[in-house]
Amino acid sequence: MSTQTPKRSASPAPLQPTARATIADVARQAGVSKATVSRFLNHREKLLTPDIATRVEVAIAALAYSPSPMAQALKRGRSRLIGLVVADVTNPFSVAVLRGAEKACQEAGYLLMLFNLGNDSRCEAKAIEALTAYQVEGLILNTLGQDAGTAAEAARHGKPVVLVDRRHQNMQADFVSLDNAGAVRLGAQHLVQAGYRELLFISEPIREVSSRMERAAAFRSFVSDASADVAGHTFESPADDSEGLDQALRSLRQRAGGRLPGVLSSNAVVTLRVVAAMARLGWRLGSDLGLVGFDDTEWSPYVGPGLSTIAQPTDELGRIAAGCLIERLKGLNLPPRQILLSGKLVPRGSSSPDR
Amino acid sequence: MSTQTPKRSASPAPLQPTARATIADVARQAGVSKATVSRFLNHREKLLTPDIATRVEVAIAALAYSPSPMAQALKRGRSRLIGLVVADVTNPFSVAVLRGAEKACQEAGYLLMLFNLGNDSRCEAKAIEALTAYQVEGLILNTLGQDAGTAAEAARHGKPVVLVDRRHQNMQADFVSLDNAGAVRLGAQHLVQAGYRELLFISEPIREVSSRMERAAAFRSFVSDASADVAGHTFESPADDSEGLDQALRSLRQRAGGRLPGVLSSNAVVTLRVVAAMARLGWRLGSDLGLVGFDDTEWSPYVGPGLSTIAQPTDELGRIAAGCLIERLKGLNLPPRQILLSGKLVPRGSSSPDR
DNA sequence: TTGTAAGCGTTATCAA
DNA sequence: TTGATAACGCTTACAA
Repeated sequence: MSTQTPKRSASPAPLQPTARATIADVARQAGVSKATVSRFLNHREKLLTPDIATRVEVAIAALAYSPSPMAQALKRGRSRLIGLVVADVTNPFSVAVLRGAEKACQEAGYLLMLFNLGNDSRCEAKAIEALTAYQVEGLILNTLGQDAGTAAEAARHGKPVVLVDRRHQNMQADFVSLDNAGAVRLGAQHLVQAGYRELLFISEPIREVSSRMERAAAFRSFVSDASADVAGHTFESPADDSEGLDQALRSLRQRAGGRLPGVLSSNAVVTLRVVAAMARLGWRLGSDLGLVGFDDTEWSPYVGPGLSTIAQPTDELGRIAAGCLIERLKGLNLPPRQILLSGKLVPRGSSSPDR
Repeated sequence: MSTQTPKRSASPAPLQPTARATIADVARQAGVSKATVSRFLNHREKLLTPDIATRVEVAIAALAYSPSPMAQALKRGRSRLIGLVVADVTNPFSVAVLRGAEKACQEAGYLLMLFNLGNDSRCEAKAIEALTAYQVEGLILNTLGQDAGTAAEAARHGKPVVLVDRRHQNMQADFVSLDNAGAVRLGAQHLVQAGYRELLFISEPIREVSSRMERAAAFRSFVSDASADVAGHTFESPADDSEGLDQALRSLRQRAGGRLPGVLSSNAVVTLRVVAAMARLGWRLGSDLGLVGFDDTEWSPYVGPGLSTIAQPTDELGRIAAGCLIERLKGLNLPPRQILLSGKLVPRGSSSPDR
């Protein structure tokens, strides 16, 4: 009847570990050619005799057939896969982005292939490599962005890329991020208005990471624009140097003299370090030192007198990032966009001097 | 020379968006057949004339060729892909498992396809469906486990499955989890030894979730085995009912009379709820109420007087889960295993009456 | 030891 | 409108 050789018996109710039905199975069951089944699937209503259409439909239902995305990918070059590279799944920010992105992808019918760098930027190239090998149609990158060549690599493969939170030098790609400058101003302004005058911006070691650089720069420019009685410095705090942090805080308080010292911390991890230092020093948040930190977390309200934070629209960031990518996949062809979302100040006890 | 038609010109240094080199490209470049290249890749040293081998090797390097996993999957039926279904990426426990699993997979050369349920158990079947469609070789499931049929579905596809933290009824699969009974005992015992006598176990609504049931049962049996002056109840706290939680805590204290009341909370989310309630009630952790919570987090030390916790070896759990799966994929054929890891008590101020 | 050719599950281009 | 057939990039009998 057809040259296509039967491979599996078309037993109706398979009980044991059974392979998925293929398009050939469906074709046989419906008494048509594979091409017809494929047409039914892809071009639906066009070019199909009602009779044949229903026969195919029935066969598909009977065999619980669904096409193999692998085979489709091989043939069409489109895999319905999106690669997500995350600097560190442990970082709540990354997770939030992940969540938003995953949701958007799911809704658009894409599946996510995940690669976690574990903060090891040397994996960056490997990650992109592995992901593109699997024919992902595009990449969402939340990486250190240090290895300039790697993302370019992806672009060279002609795949759309969207960068989240961290820019890559010379990268032609959509970029989705918090409005760092605005957010820093929001936090610093709040500290000043609350009465803190001697400020310190504490960041993880900046190391060319774009978001860290932007925040530090914004802080400096805030200080230089502020009224004369406001002073400010910046400090980079490595993970393993609590001694250095303590020292920095002591100096801060010394510089402050009679005025109130305030800290702006660049993310939740640093915030926690500052909180730990406060405990070591025996100081109290709010009265001895004002604190506003980037990233609002579910535990922020319950640490000390409540931590004042700058909340990032993390979910939004992830969703928009995925959205940008999906638009590109649908054929949108614009020059690289830059989408900046505003942070929101959440004032709590840690920036209230009279507690 | 061969019947295989040339497709791309073998230009040495492609600059524009360029397709990956294929095995045919390599074959042509090396002047051998595709089969030879394939053999070089898969059987390495065997059956290969040194001369030819180096020619192939050079060609591969020159073209930066790496085989398409998609095509390999199609041919071999092995995709080097592992599916991970997570109940809720927002849950720190899930994230930790994710992290451990991802690492183990990476090391074993597998890539992770992620599906997040967002706590919607109705997606469970869809998730497994989508993942198996992509020929994942196995599944790691950290789901609600309510939908009995879904995992069985996977098993029917003949794919190995490992369950993390939550069992499924009637599921023949490896199971990796905290030793809930032991962990509950650890926490409850600690409360009792610290002097708390009237105990309350607070859980999210249990709803047939196996880990919640096990913890509640273990708590009850601890209480009934304990000395006569120790009493205990359990309470299920839904997300939106802070009033009910406050009431439960007031009742607890009432029951306690002159004795000290203590709470054992079933995870970090609940712990945070209890902390919030304490703030509302104006009670102090430790002195007014003892608290030990499941899940040690990076913020546990800094909430109130420090939260006493039962730390789960989350990384370990994820790694072992992935490990189990990979063993199965390598052909291990044992009856379903059950791997229980011990929790570790981390005592802090919240379970110290004299603070 | 190497090459030829078939086939994995699709889709697309032809004829019919 | 439908069907045969040739790819997609790879692996693997089977021939040579």
